[in-house]
Amino acid sequence: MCHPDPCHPEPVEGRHGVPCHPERSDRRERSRRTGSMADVIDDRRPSLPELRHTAAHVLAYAVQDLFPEAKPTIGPAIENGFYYDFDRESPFTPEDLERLERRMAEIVKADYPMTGRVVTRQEAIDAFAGNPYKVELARDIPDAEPITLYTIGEFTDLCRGGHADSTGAIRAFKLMSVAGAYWRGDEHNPMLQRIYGTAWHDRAELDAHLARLEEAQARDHRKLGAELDLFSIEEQAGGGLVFWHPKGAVIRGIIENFIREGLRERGYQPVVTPHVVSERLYEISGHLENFGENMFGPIEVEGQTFRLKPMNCPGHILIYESKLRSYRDLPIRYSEFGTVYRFERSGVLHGLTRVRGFTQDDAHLFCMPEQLQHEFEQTVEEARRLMDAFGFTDMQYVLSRRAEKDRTETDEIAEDAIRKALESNNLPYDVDEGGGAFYGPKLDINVHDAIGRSWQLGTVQVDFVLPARFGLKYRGSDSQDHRPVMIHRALAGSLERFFGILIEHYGGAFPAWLAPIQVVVTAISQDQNAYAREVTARLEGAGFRVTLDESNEKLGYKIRHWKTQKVPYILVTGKQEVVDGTVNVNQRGVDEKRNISVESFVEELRKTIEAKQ
RNA sequence: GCCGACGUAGCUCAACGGUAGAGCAAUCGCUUCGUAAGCGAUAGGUUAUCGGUUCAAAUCCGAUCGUCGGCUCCA
Repeated sequence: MCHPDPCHPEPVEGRHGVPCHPERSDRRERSRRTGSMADVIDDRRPSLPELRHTAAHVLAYAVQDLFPEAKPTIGPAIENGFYYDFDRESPFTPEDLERLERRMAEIVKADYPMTGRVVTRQEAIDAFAGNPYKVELARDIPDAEPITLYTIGEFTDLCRGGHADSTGAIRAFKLMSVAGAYWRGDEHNPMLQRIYGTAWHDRAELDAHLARLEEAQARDHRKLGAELDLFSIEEQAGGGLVFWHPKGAVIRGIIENFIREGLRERGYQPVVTPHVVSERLYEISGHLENFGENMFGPIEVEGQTFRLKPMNCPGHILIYESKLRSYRDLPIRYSEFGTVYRFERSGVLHGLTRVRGFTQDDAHLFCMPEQLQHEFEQTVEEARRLMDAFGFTDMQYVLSRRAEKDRTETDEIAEDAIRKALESNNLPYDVDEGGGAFYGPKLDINVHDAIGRSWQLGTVQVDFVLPARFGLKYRGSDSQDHRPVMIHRALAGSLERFFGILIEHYGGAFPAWLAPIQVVVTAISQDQNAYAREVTARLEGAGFRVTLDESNEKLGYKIRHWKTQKVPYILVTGKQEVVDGTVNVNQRGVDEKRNISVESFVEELRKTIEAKQ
């Protein structure tokens, strides 16, 4: 892939703002005005965004009381909660949060009604004379929009609206954390002190939310990565650089083989390109200009300047243009597990999902425009095969179109191809207007994991720009030169990121076909060790990943140890099993134990693995 | 990069100006055990690094490195 977003997408869940709905706000006001029956029904409990937005006001009220010097700025509802940014010399401490929480509880208990009124721009500016942020906001409100002030108790805020009727509606809330945040998200602006909170209709919802956070924490791939000895990031080596330990590398190998198999079946040709190439290549491709700040710095050797490869496409293009291509050769599909290095600011590095070096399951297709649809269909099909195998059954497609003003004739061709590819496979999709890359439309593939979080994995992008920059061509049936279209595609995205998501999806309990250790064999006492060794040898002979535990521990200890390692099968061999020539199967997630012959077990596990379970 | 919190044994944590300690893991014994922690012993640390304050620093101060939570939500 050639552009930054496909490889490091943010989880779709997370920090998305929830817009306020002015039309649904101020029910009490309307109710008072009209006094009709309908308003009794309308007097339902507030929506979560309304509730949370109100909680943000309550927080600001509490801050005004306890820290009068702090200037409130903005405080919207967000997914799962709300935040409010304040301008204040010193940051809020955890103790401050506790005090604020207590004050907020009083404000909630007092059940202040939320009252709003429309004011003129000048009135608003005067009302917040000491607060340049609010003044700036008041100045920026478009003329067409009403300017409104909302009051609870002794606290009035400039606000568009969209609240609960009164503060008493907030039945369950909690302040979560403090963070620095730039005014309007721009690092050139002053840094504000942000307080994050969460708010819910009742205690049970809040508790459920906190439980979800705990569940997510228990699945955190950074924690599991260490506990299960899958990978590490080494301080001595530098941030954002991943060391795959043997157990992680087993899983990576399985992922790679799976992808490789699909690529081979669909006519991709594997290629391999260098990690360090002349900077000149990235001048031609435009990466230096457009992507330079995400590239590692120049490397000088014998007067020549080299760069670490941030993307694989220029390399694949060089292979394409290494000889004359005929229309009969197209489409040409080059694939590579291409390792790329990108500079990410230290503060944004995160486990396996945001790194500085990673390997993409990358491929570039060179084709004629009329071949686009077919190639898209193939790609989407392959993506489904991949997601399915790795347990992501809930997929979502997003077609990102270029903004209307930038759209060109070729974009229409490409979009049309993407739509037809999806529609002919009966795949529903969302459209993101204006979300396309600057060089063309793209299709993003998202999945939901086991606890409902959404992640963007694959992307397929159409590119008319790079072929032009490199002057790519093929000889058509008319003996004239024509320009091919390129498709960039990565389905898993980056293997590091994919692995991280996979760890969280399975909570580290990988199905047998992926598990680094599929079977542990252990005897009850040392007397049966010889038999356990024999069983181990037979399982290894069958091609399974087996570990023999001959340690001098009680069975309960060994079971506990391997259970915490989330091994799918523990085979216990005691006196009885030696006599019968069987093994006792302790299967992860299955309460009953069974005694079966070694042959039966081999057969069973073989089938399980073949079924990719 | 910026704001904040935090870096003590492999891991989880204690000691919060006065001799660095526990549990787990590891190693070695004893135990030979039937499905999530047997018993004992041993070893393990320039308290992230560098500098400062002090009679004395893991502890206070500063810098550096690293980790973690945030930093496109717009009244």
